[in-house]
Amino acid sequence: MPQPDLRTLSQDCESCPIRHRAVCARCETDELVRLEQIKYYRSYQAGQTVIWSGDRMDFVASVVTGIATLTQTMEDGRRQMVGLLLPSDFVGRPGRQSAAYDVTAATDLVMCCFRKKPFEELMIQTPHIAQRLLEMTLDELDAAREWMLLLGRKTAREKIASLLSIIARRDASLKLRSATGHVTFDLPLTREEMADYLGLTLETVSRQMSALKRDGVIGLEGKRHIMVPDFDKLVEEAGDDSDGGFLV
Amino acid sequence: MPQPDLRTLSQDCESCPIRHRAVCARCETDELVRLEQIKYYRSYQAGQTVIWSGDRMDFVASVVTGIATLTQTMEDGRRQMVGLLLPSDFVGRPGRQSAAYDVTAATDLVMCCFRKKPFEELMIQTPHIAQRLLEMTLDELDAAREWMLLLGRKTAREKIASLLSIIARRDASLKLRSATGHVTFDLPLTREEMADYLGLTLETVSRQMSALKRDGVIGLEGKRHIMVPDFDKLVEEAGDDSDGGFLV
DNA sequence: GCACCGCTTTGACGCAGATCAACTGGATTA
DNA sequence: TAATCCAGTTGATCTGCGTCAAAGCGGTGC
Repeated sequence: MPQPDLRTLSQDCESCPIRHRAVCARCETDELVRLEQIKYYRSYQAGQTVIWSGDRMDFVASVVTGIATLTQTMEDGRRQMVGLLLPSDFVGRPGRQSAAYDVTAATDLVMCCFRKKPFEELMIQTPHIAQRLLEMTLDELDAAREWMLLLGRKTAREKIASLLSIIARRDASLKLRSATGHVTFDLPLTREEMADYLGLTLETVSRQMSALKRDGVIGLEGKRHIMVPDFDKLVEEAGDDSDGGFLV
Repeated sequence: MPQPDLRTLSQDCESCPIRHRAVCARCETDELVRLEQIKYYRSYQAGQTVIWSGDRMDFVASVVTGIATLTQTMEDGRRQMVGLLLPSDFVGRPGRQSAAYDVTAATDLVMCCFRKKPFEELMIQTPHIAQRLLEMTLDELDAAREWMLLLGRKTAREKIASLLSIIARRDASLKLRSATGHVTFDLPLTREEMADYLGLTLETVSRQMSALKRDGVIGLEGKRHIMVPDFDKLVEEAGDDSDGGFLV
């Protein structure tokens, strides 16, 4: 299994794919220079654990490419995913010494890391970073609350449709398209990971995927490639208010 | 039903009960003066709606006394509470024009409001406010994620025990005690509100309360007054990692 | 005093999703 | 070519919680 090749990634912030969405989005050129001095890249392969809950964590980071998951585990093994980290998302909390969740690479992953201490100092000096981090944290809080509605009140079918439409939207936004009409994308998660995200078992996920396929809401090619003939239909199945998705 | 009496509340920030926990916690005296110029108090009685989701919201606010709830509602009426706002908690989002959730007074409520525009300007000038807001938002995000685990993976009994232990802890912290051994407190929520918070029906809430009472985990005096003979036992029923509650 | 109202409790029953278990199909290894 | 493995599918059965319905209980007004 190939390591994501760091050499193909520019080390230069100006040409970074997440330059305008990540925690550095609002930085001026001179501020970027200072960030550049304390940053380093790390790559992980799919399935690898980035950090365990409770472990000492002396860096914070942005996801550059790939997808990571945040999960909580109970003593008896019940697991709940509490976050899905996409390119430009931020990992870690300034002012906290140890990780609160398990962080795992769902796909091959490249992260742009900052040692925590210098990052915290820089944050005090450059309000642009703190401002952007506040904005991103508020967005995550909104997303978490939307997820609470899903976990507490939606049916298994609605949960699956919700997850698929979120992934489809994000995928479209990465490709600079809008999610309407006919849409196709690859699932970055296994059935078990989907179950962990949705508060279901993997069997129920599988059954509901089959049901959505049988009903013509989605098509499956292999296990991971999804075709959606009518995106609005999928959104309707998700049971969301029709406004949903104003958050990119 | 009496309106909370604003006249008994000092208008003076220095003697405010939430001075050292709210969004203003880190402000210096001169910064407080500026906040004081743009603040005003509003009170609501129990059951009253503070704002509806989607409504234009031209203020942000801190809860001074009482408890408010944040809820989301689906078109068909399914409801999920996504936040419980306690004294010092912050309502509203700088940079957003309309409310994302319904905000309701669960008890009589007093809020310290700031018109949004001046508050946003002040936030740019005083990093102390933005810093504190970031810290509070990160705490809320952690709480939301803990709630995701509860909603996705806990049994009805564990959900009830979790909610009771959270309320007991908070109540103890307001009274400047620690939650250990024998503990008593009042429930600020109806059975239906508890159900909305826990992703259950009110009947299930009622049944599980009765079961916990039957098993001697809690005692009930009237409908709202809870006695917990052994707090550790309650926490055990909640199914949390034993470390739980490091967040005050 | 009684009727009414909102909140709560309790019971009977049904169902969505969990659990347990067998099987499939593609990829990897020998 | 078979052996193994792992993710996924499907089936049979079980159960925790939801749904529907009735009744209790404390407070308020007449």
